[in-house]
Amino acid sequence: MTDRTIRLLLADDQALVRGALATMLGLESDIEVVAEVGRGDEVVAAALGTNPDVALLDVEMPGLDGITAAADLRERAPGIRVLMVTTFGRPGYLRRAMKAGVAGFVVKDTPAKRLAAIVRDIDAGMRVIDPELAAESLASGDSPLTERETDVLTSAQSGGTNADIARELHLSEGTVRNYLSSAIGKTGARTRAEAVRIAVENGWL
Amino acid sequence: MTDRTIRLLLADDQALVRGALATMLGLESDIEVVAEVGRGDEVVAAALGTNPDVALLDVEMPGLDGITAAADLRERAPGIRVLMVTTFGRPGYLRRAMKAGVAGFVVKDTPAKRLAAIVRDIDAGMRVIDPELAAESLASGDSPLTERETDVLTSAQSGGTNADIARELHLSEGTVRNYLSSAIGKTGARTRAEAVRIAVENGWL
DNA sequence: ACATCCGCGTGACATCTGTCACATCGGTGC
DNA sequence: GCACCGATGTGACAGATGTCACGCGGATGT
Repeated sequence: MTDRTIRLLLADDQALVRGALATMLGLESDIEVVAEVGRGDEVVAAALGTNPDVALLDVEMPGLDGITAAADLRERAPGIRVLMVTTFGRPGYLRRAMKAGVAGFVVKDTPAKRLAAIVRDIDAGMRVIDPELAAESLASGDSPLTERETDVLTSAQSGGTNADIARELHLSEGTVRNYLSSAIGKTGARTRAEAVRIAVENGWL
Repeated sequence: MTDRTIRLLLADDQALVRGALATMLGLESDIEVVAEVGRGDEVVAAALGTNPDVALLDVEMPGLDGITAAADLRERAPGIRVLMVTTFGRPGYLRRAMKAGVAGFVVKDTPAKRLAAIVRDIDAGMRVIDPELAAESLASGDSPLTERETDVLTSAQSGGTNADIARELHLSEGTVRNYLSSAIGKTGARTRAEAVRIAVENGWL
């Protein structure tokens, strides 16, 4: 602990943000950015190749979302401690990230000055969870939707008709109507579009 | 141009990103970050108070969007050159930003290393436009929607019924149906939800 | 064993949505 | 002045959507 360097892996799809974070954290004498990736599906390979202590992962990434990447990391390289960073403070994200075994979860509203300290805390074995989001997550509870309801809502996001959704999921149109109806009921919405919005805002999709 | 310092104003709602950008750009010997704000409606006041040469504005901000802030800036402090930076490369954003008189427009996928050079170019009087986005913008053309159609689609985003939209905009339900129908036609969509998605993706809302 | 839940389906019904034709009124362009 | 367009409205109609009741089979829990 005295003067070991923390090896850090950075994953964020926005090159500008990734580079700026790398530069900023690289200024800290006890942090070394050993890998930078822009896609979720590059995280595991980069981690295995560079052996970081901490992985800072964005949730929204092409290829593979950060939460799934975190779960993969836990399996393939369990020693690496994961800090999730996200633009959107959605309760469901936090919940799923915790299930994936992450050590920390903060939103991008966090003051930049504090990030290095958080990385150190994570490295030291602490858990760092955004308190506001934690409260929201407790309040909103887990997703009430079944797997199929989730599938149907996800497919409904693009704005297609029941027939489109049925085709995409290989279901009958009536079944799609039933799942949508129950999803609308569970979300307290009045239309499918509202149900989709609510589910997205809660991070259930 | 020999060794003048470029005074820079930074506006981005995500504190982490804003701080990281400030740190990174502040490392450049010829750039000085003189103001940092997290809301669009704080841009003009900060600019008037700190007299920057270049303003780096995010499009998505609470209070006031970056494009409108840029237009305000043009009016109140026409000497300041504006560089828009955005997460979402939407053709309509670029188009509207150009109308607002910005000097540059880049997406957050831009390599971080290049940002300082872009800021210098902007300060030197050049225009810097993301070429890919420029092509898309030319291809997709201006919004085909009338003002009212835009209003109705915007209101439809939240997933309410025709009655909800009618109430919100003080229109009859039939009129809402007519506008939606024509918006659906113009966007080439088959449902209102699809029309909303297409309009959002093009930056028409 | 029995209840419960989920996945999947059908059929019926009321309501909502999307389209079309048509009408009025106020601008704008030529 | 006249044509055109956008904002607004009405009425009618076909098709989509949302709800409900009900069915079946499989998994899970007590």
